[in-house]
Amino acid sequence: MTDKLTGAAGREYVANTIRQALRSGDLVPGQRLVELDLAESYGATRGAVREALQDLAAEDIVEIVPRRGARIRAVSVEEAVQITECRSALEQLCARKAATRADEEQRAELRLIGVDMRQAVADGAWDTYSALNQRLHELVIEASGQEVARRQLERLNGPMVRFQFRLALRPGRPAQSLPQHLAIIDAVAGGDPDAAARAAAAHLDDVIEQLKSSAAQTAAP
Amino acid sequence: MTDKLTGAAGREYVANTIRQALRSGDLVPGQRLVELDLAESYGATRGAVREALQDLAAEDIVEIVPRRGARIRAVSVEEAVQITECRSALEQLCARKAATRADEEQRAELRLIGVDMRQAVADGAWDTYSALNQRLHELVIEASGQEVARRQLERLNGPMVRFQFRLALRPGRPAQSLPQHLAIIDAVAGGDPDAAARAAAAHLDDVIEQLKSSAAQTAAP
DNA sequence: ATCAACGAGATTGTTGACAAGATGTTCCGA
DNA sequence: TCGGAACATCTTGTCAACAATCTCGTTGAT
Repeated sequence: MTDKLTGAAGREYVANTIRQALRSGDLVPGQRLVELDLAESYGATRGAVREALQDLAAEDIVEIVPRRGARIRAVSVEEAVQITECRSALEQLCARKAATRADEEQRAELRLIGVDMRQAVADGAWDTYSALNQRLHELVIEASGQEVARRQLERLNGPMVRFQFRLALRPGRPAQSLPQHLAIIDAVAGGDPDAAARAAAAHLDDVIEQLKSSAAQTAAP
Repeated sequence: MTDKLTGAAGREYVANTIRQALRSGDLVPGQRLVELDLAESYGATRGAVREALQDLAAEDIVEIVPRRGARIRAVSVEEAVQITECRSALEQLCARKAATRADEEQRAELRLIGVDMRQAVADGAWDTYSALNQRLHELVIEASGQEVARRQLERLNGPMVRFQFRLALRPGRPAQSLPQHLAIIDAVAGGDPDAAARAAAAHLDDVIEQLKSSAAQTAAP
């Protein structure tokens, strides 16, 4: 039997495990997170769990109400729209800077992602497409050199996993987003800052539309 | 003698007091924050202080290195520029939305702030001008209804207080920023979203210029 | 004079037990 | 049957002491 995880190590481990569980759907919004339960199932001390929950609360992933414990925070559609608007503002900034600052290696990887994305959509390889999508956004942010924006965007994504999940499942979604992603790639790799910002904005405006229509769909009886 | 502040109450009190001390210059970047010292001088328990420091670390105001304690984080000019770029992106979003969503009361207060600002600059009332400036930014964000952006902007401002301080002191600064502020007011109150975003961007681009030139000034021998 | 090893004191990290609040259950009276 | 008072249980919050680690000044050898 291994020792209990404690302090910094356990804190990070517990937080990561909960984030993971949220992505995989093992934890659903509203679910209670009892300190002792988590401590036992993850083999950590209660102290480590408490600290991990504080971290997750700072990321707006869980909600802690005094004397009543922590639960996974539910994100309303309205809030998801606002989060995506902020993402749009920050990703426009990153795309614009990336267009001028990216080095040749980064531009080459961007173009390669474009090629692979076309292929993935043609093949119906949704998992591959999703991974490429994520790498594309990462790479644009990385190439921009905007560390502050990178941290902000990471934070914004935390509570959104559930929505991204629902959206990616919609039929025909990859075919719709592919040209938008290609436009971002062309503009950034081609070194056109204004076009890059416009392409990023167009893409995220479309995500917002999807979110809103998913709200209407959910509300229907 | 009152009881020691404990838990949630003490935590918030200590965090606020440190934020305040930073604004007023009582704490300088790099300064160590020893838990027991803070506990005694603020009349709180060490536990409350620890939690407050965690909160401040989540806001990037202090830096905690394991086993070595917390210190006020220093913000480089480069990072200040990046922070301001993010502020620019988010405030453009808010200004744009505020231009269409502000109600009549809010537009009236905006116009009033414009009048008062002119007067403050004419009178050389720098404190008044600074307060109006802060209220202007608050009001635009409030009128936008963008709660997520509001929280992000709050976070971004935390580590910046020192720089704002240095900037506001530069001679002729209010006269320079006044027309920019008036342009924001006109566009938002007048209901022109694109002009509002442009005005906000122009204002923050100018702040970035000031930051960069202040770097050059500091570097000079 | 420089440097490494050492140790005392200072400071943070961790633990386990207890206090206190919230939640759920039972049981009594109307 | 319903309402609610009293009780039992679950869960989080707090504390004080202890353990682990770091800092810094001292000493002694080269």
